[in-house]
Amino acid sequence: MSKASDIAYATIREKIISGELAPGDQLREEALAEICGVSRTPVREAMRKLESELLLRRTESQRSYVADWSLDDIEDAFELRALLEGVAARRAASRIDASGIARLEMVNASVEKAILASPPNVVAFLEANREFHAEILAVAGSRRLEILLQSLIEQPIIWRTGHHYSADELKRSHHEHGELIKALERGDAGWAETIMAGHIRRAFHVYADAHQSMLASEEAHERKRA
Amino acid sequence: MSKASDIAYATIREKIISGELAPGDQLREEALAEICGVSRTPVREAMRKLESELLLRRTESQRSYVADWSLDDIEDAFELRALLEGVAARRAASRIDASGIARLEMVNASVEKAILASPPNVVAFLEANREFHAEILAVAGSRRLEILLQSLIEQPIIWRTGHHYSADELKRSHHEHGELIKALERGDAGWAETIMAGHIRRAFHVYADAHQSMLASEEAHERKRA
DNA sequence: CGCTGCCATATTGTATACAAATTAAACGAG
DNA sequence: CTCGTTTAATTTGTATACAATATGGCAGCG
Repeated sequence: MSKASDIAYATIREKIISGELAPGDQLREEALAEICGVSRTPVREAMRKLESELLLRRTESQRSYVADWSLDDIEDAFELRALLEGVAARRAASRIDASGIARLEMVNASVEKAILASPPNVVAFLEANREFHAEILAVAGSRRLEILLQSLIEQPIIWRTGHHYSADELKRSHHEHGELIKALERGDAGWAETIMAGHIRRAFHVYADAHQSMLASEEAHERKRA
Repeated sequence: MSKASDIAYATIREKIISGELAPGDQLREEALAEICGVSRTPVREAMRKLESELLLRRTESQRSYVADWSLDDIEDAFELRALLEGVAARRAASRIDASGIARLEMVNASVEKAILASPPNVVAFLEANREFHAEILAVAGSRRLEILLQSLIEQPIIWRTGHHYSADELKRSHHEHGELIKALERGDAGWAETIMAGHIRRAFHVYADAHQSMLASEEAHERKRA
């Protein structure tokens, strides 16, 4: 992971997610190369990957810009994610063994720990949450499913707004994880799929609410300036 | 499309699909560059793309080999494709307009034409079939869905065995397309989704049967040699 | 004025040279 | 003869130079 192209990928991605590179900004290979401290070659490679994840878009003349996602785009991504993670959960139900259950319970304990801290450790929560979903995906045992989901999970804007989670919402997530473990333990594929899909959909609505209030506050800001 | 990296991509892909590059074969950048008549740079780019489509795999030491798909892998791909193309059909049902319907009917007429030729023009059928599915995907209007499906459709091994379709199976495909158009015309999303998912699943079983008999004949061959 | 075509500049695409890493081979000790 | 170590080879990764292409401005003309 210390290879130049990985550095480039991580660096650019980070700057997009953090907002340092704002939606619509043009990304020039040479400038990014300078920023990342590597040459254009690995930067190009990283950009191709980011493009495939829709974090940046290229015009017909091959120039690249930071993607600006509409709420519709984001809903789209969440819907597909709900669908595919649901499939992952379904598959996991018939494949998981005792050690898998144990790992999930351990990870979910980390989730709880992050929540119960005061103030709640949102960063740790997000990380443990990611791990939980990754574990289920691994148990599902479909390389292809993993690849498809890779471009859907860990979305930029979602992470930026991760801190909008309320204490109740965090607790609810933890609880749903627990339900999911129960479903998997019993090998109830349908139940597992339902819970997972709902879990993701709920996450979307939490995001959408935060998004709306963000837009509202932005608008207020505009009005103030006018 | 005359860019070197596109040439490299098309050339390598073609050789994998045709079987000229057999599963397990190592792919060295320099050798491929020679074959494609371009330098290593665009070849590398093409290889990254092919890797993301699982047409080739890379070892932990970054060496690349032509992927060898098991029947399970293929079933996996078909299942995901059925799921996602089902979603595409569902979305299309509420978005399609008269001109979209007209286009689909035109394309499906091409499908019929290819089938009714004697002998049936399987290549033309596959092309028209591809176009039919692409049109629905376009109408579905989800860039993300398009990207996800891109890596699932037009799979190598499927195309190689495309000629195993019987006349009846070709007719059945055409008929299902017709049903799908009806469902879309009425805006019945559930029906459209069901038909599409079944359509893809049926295609898998056609493939699986061909695959089995292929294995059987290979085995017979082995026995003969022994 | 506004449009069109050309030129200067900026940006991406490709080739190649060199560096790093991995594999395969040669060699020697036990 | 086998195992382990070192060395040479092959192969991939990165940097850079150069080529091709697109953009933006400017001049000349309507």
